[in-house]
Amino acid sequence: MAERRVETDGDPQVGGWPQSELDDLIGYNLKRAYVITQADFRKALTNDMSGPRVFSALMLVSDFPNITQSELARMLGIERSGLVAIVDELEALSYLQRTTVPGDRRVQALVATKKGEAARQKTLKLVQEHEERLFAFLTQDERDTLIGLLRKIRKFGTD
Amino acid sequence: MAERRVETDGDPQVGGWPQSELDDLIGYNLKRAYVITQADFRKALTNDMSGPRVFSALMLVSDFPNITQSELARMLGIERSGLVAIVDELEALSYLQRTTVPGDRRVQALVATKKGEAARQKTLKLVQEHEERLFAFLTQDERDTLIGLLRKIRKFGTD
DNA sequence: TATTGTTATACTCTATAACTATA
DNA sequence: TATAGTTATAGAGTATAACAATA
Repeated sequence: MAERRVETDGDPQVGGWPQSELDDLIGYNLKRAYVITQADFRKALTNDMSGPRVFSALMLVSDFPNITQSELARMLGIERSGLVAIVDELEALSYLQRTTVPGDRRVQALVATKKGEAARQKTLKLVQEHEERLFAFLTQDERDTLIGLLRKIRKFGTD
Repeated sequence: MAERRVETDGDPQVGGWPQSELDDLIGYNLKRAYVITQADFRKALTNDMSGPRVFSALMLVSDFPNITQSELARMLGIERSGLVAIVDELEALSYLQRTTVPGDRRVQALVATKKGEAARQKTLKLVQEHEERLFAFLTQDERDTLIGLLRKIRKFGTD
């Protein structure tokens, strides 16, 4: 059996890592943490929404009324084409409406319905409880630090 | 600790965030940072390997000679079934060999070839340079902190 | 010409279930 | 019965390219 233990000395790290130089790469650790969080998140979404990205879209439509699909796609960091199915789903759930904009008939401004706003609040609470439970082992300071660093990657990492 | 502070009404965060309560969720920030890193990573992999996970598998096979596919899958956090294509690819590249184990003919122990070891070293260097470039805006302290927090999620987040 | 929303298409990553050959 | 590797399949999530309507 393969068992090798790399000595971690007085290294302020967790759980006997690193076992491999892989464990010293930000990208690898980012992916592993993302996969875990994402899987747990999905279980927390007992709602009618199919996945996290639908929730994210609803949040932004609610926070930015009359946002266009192009703007929303840019904010979410995805392509316009990928957004269509998401908006379709939210519209089918009656959580938002595509509305025409006077002056530019190409644009479809998105507006959350009352039902959508209610779902947003309920789901956000669900998600916040999910994070509270999943990240219970992190102090508030650690969470703030983590979020700050991840935001930095979002801000500076996009060329 | 040496964090650059952009004051947005007392909030020690970066870049005018949060714009939405979405920006205060760890899961969302994790995903956004992951997508950015992953896309850049993929561009850095000018190698013959098809993607990041193939690289990760090669790293672990190299670090843990004679590891079984089940053990490797567990270390990577994926299912055994998903590993087959990865090992197939590495074997087709002559980067590793499936070897039989005396005593248990079900098991296929994985061993990296010399060619595989060379590819490992070359690609690891490529990836490290990629991270150095992509995360140039993070201090070494910040990177260590980030990796430590992400490892904690990997350790404690898997129930 | 450029942009918005859209469709079609393909690719990556992952999971589940069932099979086979061993144990 | 249980385990290791495998196959088949499906489902998210994403990107690229092309199109129609409109600017």
